[in-house]
Amino acid sequence: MEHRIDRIKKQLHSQSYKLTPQREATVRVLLEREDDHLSAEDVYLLVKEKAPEIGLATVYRTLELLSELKIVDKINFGDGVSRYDLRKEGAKHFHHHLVCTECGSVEEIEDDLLEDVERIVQNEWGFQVKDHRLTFHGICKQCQTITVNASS
Amino acid sequence: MEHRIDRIKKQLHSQSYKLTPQREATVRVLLEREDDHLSAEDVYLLVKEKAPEIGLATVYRTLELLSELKIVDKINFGDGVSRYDLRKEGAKHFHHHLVCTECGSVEEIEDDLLEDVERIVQNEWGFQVKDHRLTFHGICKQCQTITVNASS
DNA sequence: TTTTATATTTATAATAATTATAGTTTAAGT
DNA sequence: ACTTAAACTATAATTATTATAAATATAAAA
Repeated sequence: MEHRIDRIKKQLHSQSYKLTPQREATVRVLLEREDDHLSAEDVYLLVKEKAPEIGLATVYRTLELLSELKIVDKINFGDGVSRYDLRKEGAKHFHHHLVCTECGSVEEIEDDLLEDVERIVQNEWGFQVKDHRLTFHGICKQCQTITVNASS
Repeated sequence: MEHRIDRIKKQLHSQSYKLTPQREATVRVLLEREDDHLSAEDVYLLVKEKAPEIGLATVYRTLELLSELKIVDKINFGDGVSRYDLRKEGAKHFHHHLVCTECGSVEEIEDDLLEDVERIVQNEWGFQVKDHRLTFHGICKQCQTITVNASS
């Protein structure tokens, strides 16, 4: 973890931003909950445990900054809140999501499934792809078995 | 257009909803601006031209209802507003979007580019896909040429 | 046609998420 | 230590969306 914090620190410094204690605490929360998809409010509450004096606005600003630097990605699953998702280190593309409409769980897919599709978009539409957002809505493995059991 | 309104009317009736004048006016706006990606506020302002007495809440409720019936899709391009996008008649899947980070334009792709990917998700992750959201961020054809010209 | 019950609407208030502001603190560079 | 700019806290303001109450419209039953 320290290693990643160090790298993020350097990324900030390279754009002449500082890694303040508040920012560091925020990053630590994101690292600790890497698989989750926290809202700004969620992050705020968790950061408060480490740094009780932090303000909500600071969390918003920090998340915004981390977004700009492509350290986190801001996503929206349609429930009215933005969620913040740490990019895997060195990941070239933003990972995909599987959102279960039954239980609300969110699974991540790291594999880049869009290489072919992006090539098509590039060639046939002349659109120069820089990034993407891909989310599938459906029923997760677990809920499928539950449904089967319940109906038997 | 009348034909499509009629079909939507039937869809509503089949779930025992009514096509009130306000709802019809809203649907007409969506049909007239089929290629746009209007926010609730946008729709409200346009509907007001046809039916000045309509309230904003009614527009929200109507759009919500149309979403449930899968007549429109609610999308979010990350700018804090939900946008509503009419499904093409008979379309099985939700179309994809190309959002230009330079000029903000939004292009639609009707082709289903995700058949293979969905198969993989289904087979390898055991996730039963019901719907998807795919948006590419990048530079549209037009902005690419402008950029080239500007820098020459 | 009148009555009745229900769905829907308007107008407005409330809520929730996010952003802006003012004054204070912190930290880096001289 | 001194100066300057960045960043912070606390709070107010804004924006998008949802909920509520009273009024209206609509379809079905009498």
